[in-house]
Amino acid sequence: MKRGEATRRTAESIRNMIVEGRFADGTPLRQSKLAEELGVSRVPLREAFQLLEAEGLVELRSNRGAVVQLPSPDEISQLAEVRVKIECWLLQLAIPYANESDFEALEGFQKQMEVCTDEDWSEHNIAFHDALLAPAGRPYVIDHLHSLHQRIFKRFHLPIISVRDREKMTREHWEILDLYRNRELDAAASRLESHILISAQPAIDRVRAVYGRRPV
Amino acid sequence: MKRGEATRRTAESIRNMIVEGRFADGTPLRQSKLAEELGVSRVPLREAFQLLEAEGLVELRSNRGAVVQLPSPDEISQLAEVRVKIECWLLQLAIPYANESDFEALEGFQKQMEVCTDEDWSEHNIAFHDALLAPAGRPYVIDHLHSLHQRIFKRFHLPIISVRDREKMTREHWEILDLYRNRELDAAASRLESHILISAQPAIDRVRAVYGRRPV
DNA sequence: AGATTCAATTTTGCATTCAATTTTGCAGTT
DNA sequence: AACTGCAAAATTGAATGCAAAATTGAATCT
Repeated sequence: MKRGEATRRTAESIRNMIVEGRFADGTPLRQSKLAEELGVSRVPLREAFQLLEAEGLVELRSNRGAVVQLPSPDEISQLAEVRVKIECWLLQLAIPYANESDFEALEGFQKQMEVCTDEDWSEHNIAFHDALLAPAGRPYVIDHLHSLHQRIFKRFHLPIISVRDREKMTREHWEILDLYRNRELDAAASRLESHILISAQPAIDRVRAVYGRRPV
Repeated sequence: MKRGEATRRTAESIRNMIVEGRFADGTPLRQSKLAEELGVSRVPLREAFQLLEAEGLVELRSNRGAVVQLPSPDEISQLAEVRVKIECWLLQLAIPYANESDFEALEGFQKQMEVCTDEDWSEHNIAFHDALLAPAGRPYVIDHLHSLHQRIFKRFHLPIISVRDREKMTREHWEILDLYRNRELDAAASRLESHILISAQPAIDRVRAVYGRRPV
């Protein structure tokens, strides 16, 4: 799971630089210069490039190094649509199989989420969504959703989610859970759809803010 | 797009070893040994590991190297289901926007596919599917489908697709194209669904053949 | 002036070397 | 015999060096 320490730190630094809009789209990232600037050698730097490529933040070309690939607002919103389609499908599959202990587990996640720190909020949120979909019996689809979620959110560590937004999300979770308990397939799916689209909006706004802007 | 030559070759070699069932699930891949065996140094080997990790064939752990992670039949079939959901959704979005020139382009791809070599068949196949979905105006969703397709198929380079299968696929494409032209949304989607599920079957069979088998 | 060729410079990719971390094997003890 | 502690071996992670490829720029030609 964990990576080489230098590689990890380096990837994070470059990720931050990119999502802060420090580079224009297509800027080549020179190895020696960046390595010196970040105080590491070129080997972990190149490995960091590969991580960032998997995240879609840079593109690697043979003998030509890494160039910045800024995410676009359209990309984020289209991926959010994909997430909607998959999660709503799984939700409708899951509801008929959900039993009382599933409901209790979901309530437990909700209560934890209401008292956790901002740091942990995101992963508790994911745990709730996972638990909603788990009865569908499609663990690999849930794994796939995780990678989709990362692609939507993790590229720009959204600063700190506002208390207002947290409360709103939590309220929506409770609403979805109610419909889920009553096995109202369509209503639950529809509620989940708008929940996902709304939650993606901050990421879209953030990308729009840096996309196409001149680098500092 | 392209990678360092040694890195690329090394990744391909290891990928082949894994998909041929040479290692049991969880086998650690030792750097020095493999590097010597493949005639490269450890730097491109480690970079190859990262590529394979992105493909889901190995898992990397800090200071503990790479361990083999065999795909399971369930994973392949569940990812194929995801592909069905996304493609059918896009298809229904696309049909209302498709025009005469889209139809002609699709016919062109079909005719090319009937005469191309086995080597090129897969990418022509992808081009046809892309063209079906393109009018939906969701390029990033199509990109996402590409990565899904790779995860389903590219991990085991299926040896050579049989002439029988090729003909079957081509026939199904023509059928889908007919319904597409007549703008029969549900029928086209339903035909596409079974087409995708059927086409994933060889990959599933292949994985089932090596999964859980003792390494040679 | 604009395009083209070719050498100088820059930059990447890989091998080698060095350092840090983990695992292994063996005493010694209970 | 099983468990703990510690040192040696094995293994990974990172830095440096060097050859190959690409980029740059100046000189030449049209």
